[in-house]
Amino acid sequence: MENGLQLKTAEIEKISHLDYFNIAISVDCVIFGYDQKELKVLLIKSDLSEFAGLYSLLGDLIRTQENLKEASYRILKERTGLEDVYLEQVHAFSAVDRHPSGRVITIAYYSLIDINHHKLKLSHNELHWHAIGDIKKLAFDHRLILDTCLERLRQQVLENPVIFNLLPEKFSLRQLQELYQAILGVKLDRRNFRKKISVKDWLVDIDEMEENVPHRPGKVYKLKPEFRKKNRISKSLVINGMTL
Amino acid sequence: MENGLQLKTAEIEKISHLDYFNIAISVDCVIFGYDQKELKVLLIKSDLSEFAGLYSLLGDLIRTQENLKEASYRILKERTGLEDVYLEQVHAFSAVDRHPSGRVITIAYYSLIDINHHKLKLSHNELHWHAIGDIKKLAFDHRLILDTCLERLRQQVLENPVIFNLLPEKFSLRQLQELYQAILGVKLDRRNFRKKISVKDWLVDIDEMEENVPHRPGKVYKLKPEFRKKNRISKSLVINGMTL
DNA sequence: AATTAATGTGTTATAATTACATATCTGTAA
DNA sequence: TTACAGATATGTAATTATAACACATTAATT
Repeated sequence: MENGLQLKTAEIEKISHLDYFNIAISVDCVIFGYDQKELKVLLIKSDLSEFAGLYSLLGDLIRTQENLKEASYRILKERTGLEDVYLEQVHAFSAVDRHPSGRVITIAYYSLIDINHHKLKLSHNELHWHAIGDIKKLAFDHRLILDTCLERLRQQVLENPVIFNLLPEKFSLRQLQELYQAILGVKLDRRNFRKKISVKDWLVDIDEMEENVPHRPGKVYKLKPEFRKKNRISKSLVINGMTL
Repeated sequence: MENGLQLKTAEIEKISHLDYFNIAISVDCVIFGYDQKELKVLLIKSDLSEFAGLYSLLGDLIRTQENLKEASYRILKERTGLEDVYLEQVHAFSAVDRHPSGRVITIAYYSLIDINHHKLKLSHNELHWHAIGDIKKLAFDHRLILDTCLERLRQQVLENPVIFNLLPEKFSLRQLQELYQAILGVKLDRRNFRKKISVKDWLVDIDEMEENVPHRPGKVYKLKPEFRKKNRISKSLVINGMTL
């Protein structure tokens, strides 16, 4: 919400002048995308003087008539133009001094989007994709929030077919494997990986091949519709001692 | 917090008369205990007329100078006398109409305590332990909160040695197995269970036996100190298709 | 002394995981 | 057109983990 706060200084004033209910509530969105074999996060340049030069997550204060998820969707829509994205609540961050302008408790969500499909209106904002490996310091406690969300994402992709929200509708097994590798930070054996995915029975072979790749094209697949969006799967895979 | 709210009607009034920052924040604690081979939850009789006769979780509004975990500890201490308990944040609940007296977002924590070791001051409050199987309707959205926390607890005990917070310092393998069964709602094979626990290497054999049991006494064990409180374990066990 | 009820322990069959190599196909560059 | 580079596609064997299962032993109770 931190950037939202910036834009609404009047309200912050109001908060800090109340003697009891002076805690504001925000949501912050960790928006993950995948491009160039790297997991990326959408960040905005912080406009708080305290955090000059640093990037922060997208967030805003909660409004009276909306719940947290609605607020997250609103922020995604307003700031990026995105709709219908995968969104999951992760954790509430509440350190008393986490916001320089006053007491703000924030609830973190992570979101998974297909960078290339969703056309973001990145230009007018100070929005940029950052590879997770390149991110050092962030404004507020956003580095902690990011790390927490990333940890949750890693856990999630090992249990549920949420990863497909990061890929285009049609994708090759190589793309899928590279994405798992980017998220988990490990190398996977190609034959074992394919066996596991095939056991999962998540994919339909649509009898098409990759195009415009600088090598022999592989088959492309779609996710079976019943696994679109969120889903619970009974049993997890295990790869290299990790439950996948 | 809902009962806390009750006691602070003045502040509620204040909230609802504000036009913008009129969202209150509370924590609610799902306090799990284990007794008589049953997983139990500590509940308090709701004093809201809207929920007459129903029980609710223990909660209270957040104060300006405390974070969410501190608030949870404060509530546990104030309402039950408990200190040094295992506590874990689970989820924020934010439905606009979840509280009849106004807009309140609550963050749920679950707590694990050894019922017989911690002497609760249950008497003066309307506090009672309820077996999870016996709980039907609860005040507010507390049934949803309870279910969410129980789900998280089930997930947690399959991955980390948090379950020992529910047991006395010394316990037998039978007690441990019965506790897993109570939490997970499954029957486990004794020999396989013992093998898995022994592979985990969580326990020390303190060379003592059960006493005052109406049958052949079993050995009692302690948790190795390095696994006390929270802990991450590299690999999970799997029992009956469930990762244990 | 007999009975009851729980402890303590090991093997076998099945399933899952890991490590690993070769033939094939396509695009690109000579 | 040919050779080369780089990726696809595929299966087996060794190891490890899991699930199912039975019997002798111990202590308390009658």
